[in-house]
Amino acid sequence: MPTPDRTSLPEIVGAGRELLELGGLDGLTMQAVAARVGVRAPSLYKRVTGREALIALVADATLRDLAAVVQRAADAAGADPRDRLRALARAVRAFARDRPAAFGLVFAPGSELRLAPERLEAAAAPVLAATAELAGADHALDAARTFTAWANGFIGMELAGAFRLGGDVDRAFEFGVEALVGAVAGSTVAGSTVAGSAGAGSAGAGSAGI
Amino acid sequence: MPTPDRTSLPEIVGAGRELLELGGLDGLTMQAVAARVGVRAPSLYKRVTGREALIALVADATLRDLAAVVQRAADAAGADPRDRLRALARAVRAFARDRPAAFGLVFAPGSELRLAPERLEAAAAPVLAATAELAGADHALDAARTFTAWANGFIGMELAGAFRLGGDVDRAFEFGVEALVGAVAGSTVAGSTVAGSAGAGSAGAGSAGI
DNA sequence: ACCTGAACACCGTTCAAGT
DNA sequence: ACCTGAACACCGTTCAAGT
Repeated sequence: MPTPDRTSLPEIVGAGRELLELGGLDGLTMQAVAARVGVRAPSLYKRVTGREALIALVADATLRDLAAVVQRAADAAGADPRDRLRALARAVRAFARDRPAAFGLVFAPGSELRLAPERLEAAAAPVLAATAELAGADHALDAARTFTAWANGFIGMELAGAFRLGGDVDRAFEFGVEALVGAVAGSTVAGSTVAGSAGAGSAGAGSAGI
Repeated sequence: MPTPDRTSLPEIVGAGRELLELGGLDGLTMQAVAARVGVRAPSLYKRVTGREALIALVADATLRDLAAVVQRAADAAGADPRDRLRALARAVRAFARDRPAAFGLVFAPGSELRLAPERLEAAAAPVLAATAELAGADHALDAARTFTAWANGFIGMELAGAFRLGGDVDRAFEFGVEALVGAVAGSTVAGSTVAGSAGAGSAGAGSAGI
């Protein structure tokens, strides 16, 4: 009769997520994960290819949560696409504040993570739906990229403590929300008339995207 | 008669910058730096406190270069603040493409870097000057933060290969530039009338900021 | 004064040996 | 089948010893 397994993949990923928030990526060591799940480091390799794969699983779980949060926020915001965009931006910001290290991992500029395309699409879908309504199908993708770039950029800078010139950061965020909502709604955009071609995609590695 | 020094701090920082672009932060090891400057790893500690300090020096040098690039782009763009913003965004994007790893380091969401305030101000000054003209003193800081967040976010996502839904990324960039220039110019911003107070600043650690 | 080899405390990862 | 200790190849960093 075989003894019951002493740990599991979900437990390992969970330990990784906790350690990530506690001590950053440096704190996410195989030994620390192993200790947290009550096992020795070599045993982890029964369920995970290695540290990089574990980090990818942590990122995937984070992105899955983010997609759910974002979907819920959009649903709760009602029919007005402007309100949905505002709600999306605020929901992502709250998510990032709640799990800063995980957010930083998923949206890190240099990471070589291969996030699952279906997760990316799930996270991006609500923004795209809103911008399609506001900017029209031709500009939906450009508008979604503009809005997402601003939101991710703002939140990333805020997490990094990059707003150091004083002023009210909450006010700057709301200013940005309104500026982007207005801009994406097209009233000030000197829109080109190029059709929004959805090509093959460059399929590069990278962080959460659209 | 003492023998001449076999290396120097600038040489070490230069080696660090090269290694960063060649192999990312993981490739920036003390041993690799030492080998590149023709010395053994322990000797580096004569000129640098440790690896983290070296990384901070690399980031500082990068930010210094970026500030110079940005200043030059603004100067060359002429008197129209809209043109200056367009030129700034494109200059930062070109800089990031030229040195992606260094850009990622300086603008990483989670980094614990303590960039020098004077470098940050130098890098931010041209944007602030342009937004002050476009949005007025009351909204200059909010507008600069909005524009910078979008630019950093877009470039970071592009570097990470995060635009995977097809379409033309260059077109998305230009769409974003025009959207932000228009938004920052205030035509669509439902501006609050709160005065732009430049308070003490939260003085947190973090990446390049404004 | 600068440089070095040796050493220490960590990593990630592999693997033969245990149960 | 899962787990482990021991080992290996790396790290960053310290320090006594060399010149």
